[in-house]
Amino acid sequence: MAGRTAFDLDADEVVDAALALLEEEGLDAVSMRSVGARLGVSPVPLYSRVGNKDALLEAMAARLMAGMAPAVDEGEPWVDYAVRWATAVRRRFARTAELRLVLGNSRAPFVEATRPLIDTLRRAGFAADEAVQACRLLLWAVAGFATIEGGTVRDRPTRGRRPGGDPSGVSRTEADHLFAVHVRYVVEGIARDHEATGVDG
Amino acid sequence: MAGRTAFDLDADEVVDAALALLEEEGLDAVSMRSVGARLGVSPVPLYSRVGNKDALLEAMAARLMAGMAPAVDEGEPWVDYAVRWATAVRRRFARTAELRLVLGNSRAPFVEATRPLIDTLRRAGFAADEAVQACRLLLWAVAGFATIEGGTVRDRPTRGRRPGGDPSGVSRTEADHLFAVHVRYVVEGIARDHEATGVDG
DNA sequence: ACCTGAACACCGTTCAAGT
DNA sequence: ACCTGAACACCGTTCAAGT
Repeated sequence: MAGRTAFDLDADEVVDAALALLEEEGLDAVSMRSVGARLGVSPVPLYSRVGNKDALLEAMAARLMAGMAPAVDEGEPWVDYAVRWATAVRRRFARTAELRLVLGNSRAPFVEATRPLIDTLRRAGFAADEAVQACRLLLWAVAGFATIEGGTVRDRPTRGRRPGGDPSGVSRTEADHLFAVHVRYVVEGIARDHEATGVDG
Repeated sequence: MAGRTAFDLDADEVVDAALALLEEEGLDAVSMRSVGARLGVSPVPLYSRVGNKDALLEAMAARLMAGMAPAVDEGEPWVDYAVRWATAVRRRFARTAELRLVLGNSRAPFVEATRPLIDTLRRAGFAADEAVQACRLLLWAVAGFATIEGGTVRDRPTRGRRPGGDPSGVSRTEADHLFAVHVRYVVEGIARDHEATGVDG
């Protein structure tokens, strides 16, 4: 088991190492060299496993976002599930403060997370395109919020930014409140538009 | 006038050069070396003018966002102004596709843009904290939207991303529609909450 | 075949040396 | 005083050389 070399090594292990580095030392510490070093390998073999650095970042994002959507309760009203879904997505973002940087690369992981919400809306009587639009709205709202939030509540020093010096920064509880209101507005809007169109059935 | 050296050179000129580089070649082309070179100067003098690269990015963001808020019409209902304001903020973002990266650094420019909206809400009878919350909601909603939008509608190749290959990507007109609905939901939500509290007067 | 070390063309930042 | 060139400690990526 100590006989591990670069010859066995798959993409998952590379992503594991990169995520460990992200968690322990932040995104700046994730480089092809540092990931290789953590695996006891030169940077070169990583290219055959994950492509290049952009692709590695995408794979990290995909792993962090996998299974993001909460399970659907059977008789749960769609409004409740939508709020739970939005909250879960936001929380997954919050877990990794610097994810907003990872995020720049692909939104594919979000699409996967979207399916259970779409299904729930369809079961609630939304037309296909109506459900897609509602889901997109909520996804963009939450992802956007989380992205901004990630920038506002920064915990890594970045040299010379004194805490509380940014007047647009909000506290954790203010952000929580802002998020709750925001999601409520969007969900209520979706509900009202839905009622206005689907009076039959 | 050809006798320009590094000895006269102020922060504004540095920011000018950096923005020109941003517009012409993208954010990756903006480095302390490249900005210096465009000014015919070594990278060293830039440090006494703008601090460091983070500070330069902040200054660029501030310049791009300056005067972002549209002028207030006298008798205009606050709802109309709020929508105009949101639209203007979004447009300012869209102008610089990679601004979302510049954005990571400071939200101070947004705070400045916020004032006319706050004033309009106050004149419409919003309490101080109510106006601040409404404004924050709209700001976060729009900034978040624009950030995601900037990542989705990418025009720079980034090696190996085929156009239309990202299923979460939406077309320009879809994004426009999404934005309009999103802003409407938030503004309507603000209006309803306001009516619910401020029945007197 | 698939690794490693060295190399290329870059970074941000600092420092000794010049004028 | 304030510049420049060189340096330091990094990048992502590629390539010749080794096994």
